[in-house]
Amino acid sequence: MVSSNGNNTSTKSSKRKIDIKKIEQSNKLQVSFSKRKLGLFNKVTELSILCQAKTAMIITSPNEKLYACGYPNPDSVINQFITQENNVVIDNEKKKQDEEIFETLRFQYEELQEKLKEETNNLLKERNKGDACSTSWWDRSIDDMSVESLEQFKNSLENLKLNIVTALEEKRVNSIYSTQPHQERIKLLKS
Amino acid sequence: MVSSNGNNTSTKSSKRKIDIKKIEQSNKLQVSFSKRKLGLFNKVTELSILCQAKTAMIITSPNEKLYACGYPNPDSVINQFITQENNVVIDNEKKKQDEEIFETLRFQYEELQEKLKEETNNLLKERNKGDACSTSWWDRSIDDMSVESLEQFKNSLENLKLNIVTALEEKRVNSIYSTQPHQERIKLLKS
DNA sequence: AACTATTTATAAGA
DNA sequence: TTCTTATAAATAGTT
Repeated sequence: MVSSNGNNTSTKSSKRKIDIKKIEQSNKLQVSFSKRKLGLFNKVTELSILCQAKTAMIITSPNEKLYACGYPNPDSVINQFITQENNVVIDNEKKKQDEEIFETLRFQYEELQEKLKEETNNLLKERNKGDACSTSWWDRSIDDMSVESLEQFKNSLENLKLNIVTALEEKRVNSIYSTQPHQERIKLLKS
Repeated sequence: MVSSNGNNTSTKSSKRKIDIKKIEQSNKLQVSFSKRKLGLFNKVTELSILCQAKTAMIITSPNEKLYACGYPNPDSVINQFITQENNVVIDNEKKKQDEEIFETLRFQYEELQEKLKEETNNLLKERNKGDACSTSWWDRSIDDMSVESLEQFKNSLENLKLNIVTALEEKRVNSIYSTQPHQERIKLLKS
Protein backbone atom coordinates (compact mmCIF):
# COMPACT_ATOMS: atom_id res chain seq x y z
CA MET A 1 0.00 0.00 0.00
CA VAL A 2 2.44 2.53 1.16
CA SER A 3 5.87 1.36 0.35
CA SER A 4 9.26 2.66 -0.37
CA ASN A 5 10.10 3.31 -3.93
CA GLY A 6 13.21 1.27 -3.75
CA ASN A 7 15.07 4.20 -5.21
CA ASN A 8 17.69 3.83 -2.62
CA THR A 9 19.09 0.75 -4.26
CA SER A 10 17.84 0.52 -7.80
CA THR A 11 19.34 2.64 -10.54
CA LYS A 12 15.99 3.52 -12.07
CA SER A 13 12.78 3.89 -10.16
CA SER A 14 9.58 2.37 -11.41
CA LYS A 15 7.75 4.83 -13.57
CA ARG A 16 4.59 5.53 -11.64
CA LYS A 17 5.10 4.79 -8.05
CA ILE A 18 5.72 7.57 -5.62
CA ASP A 19 7.05 7.76 -2.13
CA ILE A 20 4.63 9.09 0.41
CA LYS A 21 6.32 12.29 1.34
CA LYS A 22 5.71 15.93 0.72
CA ILE A 23 5.44 16.77 -2.97
CA GLU A 24 7.66 19.75 -3.63
CA GLN A 25 6.61 20.83 -7.11
CA SER A 26 3.64 23.08 -6.73
CA ASN A 27 1.80 22.11 -9.89
CA LYS A 28 2.29 18.43 -9.31
CA LEU A 29 1.03 18.86 -5.79
CA GLN A 30 -2.05 20.69 -6.96
CA VAL A 31 -2.92 17.96 -9.43
CA SER A 32 -2.34 15.19 -6.95
CA PHE A 33 -4.38 17.01 -4.37
CA SER A 34 -7.37 17.38 -6.64
CA LYS A 35 -7.28 13.83 -7.90
CA ARG A 36 -6.86 12.31 -4.50
CA LYS A 37 -9.45 14.52 -2.90
CA LEU A 38 -11.97 13.43 -5.47
CA GLY A 39 -10.96 9.82 -5.03
CA LEU A 40 -11.41 10.08 -1.30
CA PHE A 41 -14.80 11.73 -1.53
CA ASN A 42 -15.95 8.99 -3.82
CA LYS A 43 -14.65 6.27 -1.53
CA VAL A 44 -16.25 7.82 1.50
CA THR A 45 -19.56 8.02 -0.27
CA GLU A 46 -19.29 4.40 -1.33
CA LEU A 47 -18.61 3.29 2.21
CA SER A 48 -21.56 5.29 3.43
CA ILE A 49 -23.94 3.68 1.03
CA LEU A 50 -22.61 0.16 1.25
CA CYS A 51 -22.59 0.12 5.05
CA GLN A 52 -25.20 2.74 5.89
CA ALA A 53 -22.51 4.61 7.75
CA LYS A 54 -22.70 8.28 8.50
CA THR A 55 -19.47 9.97 7.49
CA ALA A 56 -17.73 13.30 7.39
CA MET A 57 -14.47 14.30 5.82
CA ILE A 58 -12.76 17.65 5.94
CA ILE A 59 -9.66 18.58 4.01
CA THR A 60 -7.65 21.77 3.86
CA SER A 61 -6.19 22.50 0.49
CA PRO A 62 -2.66 23.83 0.02
CA ASN A 63 -4.33 27.22 -0.43
CA GLU A 64 -6.00 26.93 2.95
CA LYS A 65 -9.39 26.35 1.47
CA LEU A 66 -11.64 23.97 3.34
CA TYR A 67 -13.35 21.12 1.56
CA ALA A 68 -15.92 18.96 3.23
CA CYS A 69 -17.91 15.94 2.28
CA GLY A 70 -20.28 13.80 4.21
CA TYR A 71 -23.19 11.48 4.21
CA PRO A 72 -25.89 12.35 4.59
CA ASN A 73 -24.09 15.63 5.24
CA PRO A 74 -20.89 16.61 7.01
CA ASP A 75 -22.53 18.37 9.92
CA SER A 76 -24.53 15.57 11.41
CA VAL A 77 -21.58 13.32 12.15
CA ILE A 78 -19.40 16.20 13.17
CA ASN A 79 -22.00 17.22 15.67
CA GLN A 80 -22.05 13.70 17.00
CA PHE A 81 -18.30 13.74 17.22
CA ILE A 82 -18.28 16.93 19.20
CA THR A 83 -20.92 15.92 21.69
CA GLN A 84 -19.65 12.38 22.24
CA GLU A 85 -16.00 12.94 21.84
CA ASN A 86 -15.08 10.72 24.75
CA ASN A 87 -16.64 7.74 23.01
CA VAL A 88 -14.70 8.10 19.81
CA VAL A 89 -12.25 5.47 18.76
CA ILE A 90 -9.23 7.17 17.37
CA ASP A 91 -8.09 4.65 14.90
CA ASN A 92 -4.88 2.98 15.88
CA GLU A 93 -4.83 0.23 13.34
CA LYS A 94 -2.40 2.20 11.28
CA LYS A 95 0.85 2.26 13.10
CA LYS A 96 2.85 2.23 9.93
CA GLN A 97 1.30 5.49 8.91
CA ASP A 98 1.94 6.94 12.32
CA GLU A 99 5.57 6.13 11.94
CA GLU A 100 5.66 7.66 8.52
CA ILE A 101 3.91 10.78 9.63
CA PHE A 102 6.32 11.20 12.41
CA GLU A 103 9.39 10.62 10.30
CA THR A 104 8.12 12.98 7.65
CA LEU A 105 7.42 15.74 10.10
CA ARG A 106 10.67 15.39 11.89
CA PHE A 107 12.59 15.30 8.64
CA GLN A 108 10.82 18.38 7.41
CA TYR A 109 11.44 20.21 10.60
CA GLU A 110 15.11 19.42 10.64
CA GLU A 111 15.48 20.28 7.00
CA LEU A 112 13.82 23.62 7.54
CA GLN A 113 15.89 24.40 10.54
CA GLU A 114 19.07 23.57 8.71
CA LYS A 115 18.14 25.84 5.85
CA LEU A 116 17.16 28.59 8.19
CA LYS A 117 20.59 28.45 9.72
CA GLU A 118 22.36 28.58 6.38
CA GLU A 119 20.28 31.38 5.05
CA THR A 120 20.61 33.46 8.12
CA ASN A 121 24.34 33.15 7.83
CA ASN A 122 24.27 34.03 4.16
CA LEU A 123 22.15 37.05 4.76
CA LEU A 124 24.38 38.33 7.50
CA LYS A 125 27.49 37.84 5.37
CA GLU A 126 25.94 39.75 2.53
CA ARG A 127 25.01 42.59 4.80
CA ASN A 128 28.51 42.84 6.13
CA LYS A 129 30.31 42.63 2.82
CA GLY A 130 27.83 44.02 0.35
CA ASP A 131 28.66 41.07 -1.85
CA ALA A 132 26.64 39.42 -4.56
CA CYS A 133 24.15 37.01 -3.17
CA SER A 134 24.56 33.31 -3.02
CA THR A 135 21.95 31.02 -4.46
CA SER A 136 19.67 28.63 -2.67
CA TRP A 137 16.37 26.92 -2.98
CA TRP A 138 14.46 29.79 -1.56
CA ASP A 139 16.24 32.72 -3.08
CA ARG A 140 13.10 33.78 -4.82
CA SER A 141 11.36 34.30 -1.55
CA ILE A 142 14.31 35.61 0.37
CA ASP A 143 15.25 38.29 -2.10
CA ASP A 144 13.14 40.88 -0.39
CA MET A 145 13.15 39.38 3.01
CA SER A 146 14.46 41.53 5.75
CA VAL A 147 16.16 40.20 8.80
CA GLU A 148 12.92 40.95 10.53
CA SER A 149 10.92 38.62 8.34
CA LEU A 150 13.56 36.02 8.88
CA GLU A 151 12.87 36.36 12.52
CA GLN A 152 9.22 35.82 11.79
CA PHE A 153 10.06 32.75 9.82
CA LYS A 154 12.02 31.43 12.70
CA ASN A 155 9.00 31.83 14.90
CA SER A 156 6.92 29.88 12.45
CA LEU A 157 9.48 27.19 12.69
CA GLU A 158 9.14 27.15 16.42
CA ASN A 159 5.42 26.78 16.01
CA LEU A 160 5.90 23.92 13.65
CA LYS A 161 8.04 22.23 16.21
CA LEU A 162 5.42 22.79 18.85
CA ASN A 163 2.77 21.34 16.59
CA ILE A 164 4.82 18.28 15.99
CA VAL A 165 5.41 17.73 19.65
CA THR A 166 1.78 18.30 20.49
CA ALA A 167 0.54 16.01 17.77
CA LEU A 168 2.81 13.26 18.83
CA GLU A 169 1.99 13.55 22.46
CA GLU A 170 -1.67 13.31 21.61
CA LYS A 171 -0.92 10.28 19.54
CA ARG A 172 0.83 8.75 22.45
CA VAL A 173 -2.25 9.29 24.56
CA ASN A 174 -4.61 7.99 21.92
CA SER A 175 -2.68 4.85 21.18
CA ILE A 176 -3.50 3.16 24.38
CA TYR A 177 -3.13 -0.32 23.04
CA SER A 178 -0.04 0.16 20.96
CA THR A 179 3.43 -0.12 22.25
CA GLN A 180 5.14 3.21 22.35
CA PRO A 181 8.00 3.54 19.93
CA HIS A 182 7.28 7.25 19.89
CA GLN A 183 8.47 7.74 23.38
CA GLU A 184 12.13 8.25 22.82
CA ARG A 185 11.51 10.17 19.67
CA ILE A 186 9.43 12.69 21.51
CA LYS A 187 12.31 13.21 23.82
CA LEU A 188 14.43 13.76 20.76
CA LEU A 189 12.10 16.40 19.47
CA LYS A 190 11.87 18.22 22.72
CA SER A 191 15.59 18.67 23.03
CA MET B 1 -14.53 4.39 -13.81
CA VAL B 2 -17.60 3.31 -12.00
CA SER B 3 -19.99 1.50 -14.21
CA SER B 4 -22.95 -0.75 -13.90
CA ASN B 5 -22.29 -4.35 -13.27
CA GLY B 6 -23.68 -5.33 -16.56
CA ASN B 7 -25.68 -8.10 -14.96
CA ASN B 8 -28.67 -7.04 -16.90
CA THR B 9 -27.28 -8.22 -20.20
CA SER B 10 -24.43 -10.63 -19.73
CA THR B 11 -25.06 -14.18 -18.69
CA LYS B 12 -22.32 -14.14 -16.09
CA SER B 13 -21.34 -11.10 -14.12
CA SER B 14 -17.72 -10.32 -13.48
CA LYS B 15 -16.66 -12.04 -10.34
CA ARG B 16 -15.54 -9.22 -8.10
CA LYS B 17 -17.40 -6.13 -8.93
CA ILE B 18 -20.18 -4.94 -6.73
CA ASP B 19 -22.96 -2.46 -7.12
CA ILE B 20 -22.79 0.42 -4.72
CA LYS B 21 -25.87 -0.18 -2.66
CA LYS B 22 -26.58 -1.29 0.84
CA ILE B 23 -24.98 -4.61 1.69
CA GLU B 24 -27.64 -6.75 3.29
CA GLN B 25 -25.64 -9.65 4.69
CA SER B 26 -24.42 -8.59 8.08
CA ASN B 27 -21.09 -10.43 8.08
CA LYS B 28 -20.24 -9.30 4.59
CA LEU B 29 -21.06 -5.77 5.59
CA GLN B 30 -18.88 -5.93 8.64
CA VAL B 31 -15.91 -7.15 6.64
CA SER B 32 -16.37 -4.58 3.93
CA PHE B 33 -16.73 -1.86 6.49
CA SER B 34 -13.47 -2.71 8.19
CA LYS B 35 -11.52 -3.07 5.00
CA ARG B 36 -12.80 0.11 3.48
CA LYS B 37 -12.45 2.10 6.66
CA LEU B 38 -8.83 1.11 6.89
CA GLY B 39 -8.32 1.88 3.23
CA LEU B 40 -9.84 5.30 3.68
CA PHE B 41 -7.77 6.14 6.72
CA ASN B 42 -4.67 5.19 4.83
CA LYS B 43 -5.62 7.26 1.82
CA VAL B 44 -6.44 10.26 3.93
CA THR B 45 -3.11 10.02 5.64
CA GLU B 46 -1.33 9.75 2.33
CA LEU B 47 -3.03 12.84 1.04
CA SER B 48 -2.11 14.69 4.19
CA ILE B 49 1.53 13.88 3.86
CA LEU B 50 1.82 14.35 0.14
CA CYS B 51 0.06 17.70 0.11
CA GLN B 52 0.62 18.93 3.64
CA ALA B 53 -3.12 19.06 4.04
CA LYS B 54 -4.85 19.01 7.36
CA THR B 55 -7.60 16.42 7.36
CA ALA B 56 -10.28 14.88 9.49
CA MET B 57 -12.49 11.93 8.86
CA ILE B 58 -15.28 10.61 11.04
CA ILE B 59 -17.18 7.41 10.40
CA THR B 60 -20.00 5.75 12.27
CA SER B 61 -19.90 2.00 12.23
CA PRO B 62 -22.97 -0.14 11.72
CA ASN B 63 -22.88 -0.58 15.50
CA GLU B 64 -23.04 3.15 16.03
CA LYS B 65 -19.45 3.39 17.12
CA LEU B 66 -17.59 6.51 16.10
CA TYR B 67 -14.24 6.25 14.42
CA ALA B 68 -12.10 9.26 13.72
CA CYS B 69 -8.85 9.88 11.98
CA GLY B 70 -7.03 13.06 11.20
CA TYR B 71 -3.81 14.80 10.49
CA PRO B 72 -2.24 16.07 12.56
CA ASN B 73 -5.34 15.20 14.59
CA PRO B 74 -9.07 15.23 13.93
CA ASP B 75 -9.88 18.13 16.19
CA SER B 76 -7.81 20.84 14.61
CA VAL B 77 -9.53 20.71 11.26
CA ILE B 78 -12.92 20.15 12.77
CA ASN B 79 -12.53 23.30 14.79
CA GLN B 80 -11.56 25.15 11.68
CA PHE B 81 -14.57 23.72 9.93
CA ILE B 82 -16.93 24.85 12.62
CA THR B 83 -15.55 28.34 12.97
CA GLN B 84 -15.07 29.04 9.26
CA GLU B 85 -17.89 27.09 7.85
CA ASN B 86 -18.82 29.90 5.55
CA ASN B 87 -15.68 29.27 3.56
CA VAL B 88 -16.20 25.58 3.14
CA VAL B 89 -16.76 24.01 -0.22
CA ILE B 90 -19.23 21.23 0.30
CA ASP B 91 -18.26 18.60 -2.18
CA ASN B 92 -21.34 16.52 -1.95
CA GLU B 93 -24.96 16.17 -2.83
CA LYS B 94 -26.48 19.51 -2.27
CA LYS B 95 -30.03 20.66 -2.09
CA LYS B 96 -31.75 19.53 1.06
CA GLN B 97 -29.07 20.72 3.39
CA ASP B 98 -29.50 24.29 4.58
CA GLU B 99 -32.66 24.42 6.61
CA GLU B 100 -32.65 20.73 7.19
CA ILE B 101 -29.20 20.59 8.72
CA PHE B 102 -30.05 23.46 10.91
CA GLU B 103 -33.26 21.89 12.06
CA THR B 104 -31.55 18.60 12.76
CA LEU B 105 -28.86 20.12 14.87
CA ARG B 106 -31.25 22.36 16.69
CA PHE B 107 -33.44 19.39 17.44
CA GLN B 108 -30.49 17.45 18.75
CA TYR B 109 -29.48 20.32 20.91
CA GLU B 110 -32.91 20.72 22.36
CA GLU B 111 -33.10 17.03 22.99
CA LEU B 112 -29.82 17.20 24.85
CA GLN B 113 -30.97 20.15 26.86
CA GLU B 114 -34.16 18.41 27.77
CA LYS B 115 -32.23 15.44 29.04
CA LEU B 116 -29.94 17.69 30.96
CA LYS B 117 -32.93 19.21 32.69
CA GLU B 118 -34.41 15.85 33.57
CA GLU B 119 -31.15 14.54 34.87
CA THR B 120 -30.49 17.57 36.94
CA ASN B 121 -33.87 17.18 38.51
CA ASN B 122 -33.29 13.53 39.16
CA LEU B 123 -30.00 14.23 40.75
CA LEU B 124 -31.46 16.86 43.01
CA LYS B 125 -34.29 14.58 44.02
CA GLU B 126 -31.85 11.87 44.86
CA ARG B 127 -29.85 14.21 46.99
CA ASN B 128 -32.91 15.31 48.86
CA LYS B 129 -34.43 11.91 49.35
CA GLY B 130 -31.45 9.58 49.27
CA ASP B 131 -33.38 7.51 46.77
CA ALA B 132 -32.11 4.95 44.29
CA CYS B 133 -31.20 6.51 41.03
CA SER B 134 -33.11 6.31 37.82
CA THR B 135 -31.47 5.14 34.66
CA SER B 136 -30.71 7.13 31.57
CA TRP B 137 -28.48 7.17 28.58
CA TRP B 138 -25.73 9.00 30.37
CA ASP B 139 -25.85 7.39 33.76
CA ARG B 140 -22.39 5.99 33.43
CA SER B 141 -20.83 9.38 33.17
CA ILE B 142 -23.10 11.15 35.59
CA ASP B 143 -22.60 8.73 38.42
CA ASP B 144 -19.92 10.74 40.11
CA MET B 145 -20.80 14.13 38.79
CA SER B 146 -21.61 16.76 41.30
CA VAL B 147 -24.28 19.34 40.72
CA GLU B 148 -21.48 21.77 40.21
CA SER B 149 -19.96 19.85 37.33
CA LEU B 150 -23.41 19.49 35.90
CA GLU B 151 -23.62 23.22 35.90
CA GLN B 152 -20.35 23.33 34.07
CA PHE B 153 -21.64 20.82 31.59
CA LYS B 154 -24.67 22.93 31.02
CA ASN B 155 -22.49 25.86 30.17
CA SER B 156 -20.58 23.78 27.70
CA LEU B 157 -23.85 22.90 26.16
CA GLU B 158 -24.75 26.54 25.87
CA ASN B 159 -21.51 27.15 24.09
CA LEU B 160 -22.17 24.28 21.79
CA LYS B 161 -25.51 25.74 20.95
CA LEU B 162 -23.99 29.10 20.20
CA ASN B 163 -21.39 27.53 17.99
CA ILE B 164 -23.90 25.48 16.11
CA VAL B 165 -26.29 28.31 15.58
CA THR B 166 -23.61 30.72 14.52
CA ALA B 167 -21.90 28.30 12.20
CA LEU B 168 -25.06 27.17 10.54
CA GLU B 169 -26.52 30.59 10.06
CA GLU B 170 -23.35 31.66 8.39
CA LYS B 171 -23.43 28.55 6.33
CA ARG B 172 -26.97 29.05 5.25
CA VAL B 173 -26.05 32.39 3.78
CA ASN B 174 -22.66 31.68 2.32
CA SER B 175 -22.27 28.07 1.35
CA ILE B 176 -20.89 27.16 -2.00
CA TYR B 177 -21.89 23.82 -3.37
CA SER B 178 -19.86 22.24 -6.07
CA THR B 179 -21.71 20.14 -8.52
CA GLN B 180 -21.04 16.94 -10.31
CA PRO B 181 -18.16 14.82 -9.22
CA HIS B 182 -19.83 11.47 -8.76
CA GLN B 183 -22.86 12.00 -10.86
CA GLU B 184 -22.99 8.51 -12.21
CA ARG B 185 -22.46 6.85 -8.92
CA ILE B 186 -24.89 8.91 -6.98
CA LYS B 187 -27.67 8.15 -9.39
CA LEU B 188 -26.98 4.50 -8.95
CA LEU B 189 -26.91 4.80 -5.22
CA LYS B 190 -30.10 6.70 -4.89
CA SER B 191 -32.15 4.16 -6.74
C1' DA C 1 -6.18 -13.62 8.71
C1' DA C 2 -4.15 -14.48 4.05
C1' DC C 3 -4.64 -14.97 -0.90
C1' DT C 4 -5.65 -13.56 -5.64
C1' DA C 5 -8.43 -12.23 -9.52
C1' DT C 6 -10.27 -8.10 -10.67
C1' DT C 7 -11.55 -3.57 -10.40
C1' DT C 8 -10.32 1.06 -9.19
C1' DA C 9 -7.20 4.84 -8.40
C1' DT C 10 -3.74 7.55 -10.01
C1' DA C 11 1.12 9.51 -11.81
C1' DA C 12 2.84 10.91 -15.80
C1' DG C 13 2.37 12.41 -20.26
C1' DA C 14 -0.27 14.57 -24.15
C1' DT D 1 -7.60 21.73 -17.44
C1' DT D 2 -9.12 17.34 -19.25
C1' DC D 3 -7.92 12.73 -21.43
C1' DT D 4 -5.26 8.76 -21.94
C1' DT D 5 -2.55 5.07 -20.48
C1' DA D 6 0.61 2.32 -17.88
C1' DT D 7 1.04 0.96 -13.49
C1' DA D 8 0.12 0.63 -8.56
C1' DA D 9 -3.24 -0.05 -4.99
C1' DA D 10 -7.63 -1.55 -3.10
C1' DT D 11 -10.72 -4.93 -2.41
C1' DA D 12 -14.64 -8.87 -3.12
C1' DG D 13 -14.81 -13.34 -2.90
C1' DT D 14 -12.45 -17.31 -1.46
C1' DT D 15 -9.48 -20.46 1.50
